[in-house]
Amino acid sequence: MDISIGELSRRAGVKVPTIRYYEGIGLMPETSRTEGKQRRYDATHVARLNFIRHARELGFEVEAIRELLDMSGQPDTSCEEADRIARRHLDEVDRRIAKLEALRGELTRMISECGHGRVAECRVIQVLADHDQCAHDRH
Amino acid sequence: MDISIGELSRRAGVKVPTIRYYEGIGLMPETSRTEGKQRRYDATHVARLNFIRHARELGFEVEAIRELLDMSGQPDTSCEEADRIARRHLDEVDRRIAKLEALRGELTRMISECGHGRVAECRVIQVLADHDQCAHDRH
DNA sequence: GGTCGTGCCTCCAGCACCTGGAGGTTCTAG
DNA sequence: CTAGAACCTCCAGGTGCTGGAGGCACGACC
Repeated sequence: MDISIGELSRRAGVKVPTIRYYEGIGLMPETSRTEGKQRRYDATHVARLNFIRHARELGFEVEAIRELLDMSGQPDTSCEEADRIARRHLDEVDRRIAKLEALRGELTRMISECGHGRVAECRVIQVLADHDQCAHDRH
Repeated sequence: MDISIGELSRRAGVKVPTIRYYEGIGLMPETSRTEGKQRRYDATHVARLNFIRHARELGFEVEAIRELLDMSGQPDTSCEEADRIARRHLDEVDRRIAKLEALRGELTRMISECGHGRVAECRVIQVLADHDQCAHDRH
């Protein structure tokens, strides 16, 4: 195969500047070029970029993806590390969900208590303004 | 009152460089200075910064906070706009939660199916590598 | 083989929201 | 008066891209 960066972009669903950015940070390898300096890719690059895209969609950080890619290149080693990375990330996702649920609760309450009158009585504004105690208590 | 930036930082729970940053982007006003050019604040600044911090904790974007601050300065106008901003943000939070829940499902499945053997059979790596079809189907 | 249009190249600036360091000045307690 | 903490400005960096400017390459068609 002999794929241009635009074609790779289409096949993997990743924008062209993003591919170049991934090359810059070492997630994608520097690849062979045409005489006119244009990048040429093959099927292995499509697979790698798909791997990266999917990991990003799952919210893995670039550092974690780097490690996962290294691992997938060593199929005979233990996958303990991959498991650890995934669990760590799951914990992080759980934390984010918990935090957002709490926000959602507060926002919902704020909105439902808003009497739709003047700003002076607006619950939304009040909650934001009056949080001195709460915030200090929790720290 | 006659508060230094460090004292303001402690009272509002916002780091000193962040306060200066907020001044730079216009969330906090430029304030009076001592002869030696050091910033001096009063109770209204503490309240304003608390408002900002709490709004940030609730995930409001800086632009939204700017609007909310403007509103809280006009207590006799309708709070319709505040309500709208809060609802818009709630929708956004709902979207983020939904997305994270989906991720959580996929991550949990991935981890539970991992046989803890070699990378070659690792479900975590496989899921990331084999998503060509899925991804293309959805587009 | 010339030309046209699209796609590619590099470089750099910007987004959101801070964070921290360097190098220098000011405040304040003892 | 002096020591040291806290302040000042300016600027670079971090995360993960994104897009524009200005210029060259590719390939299809005539």
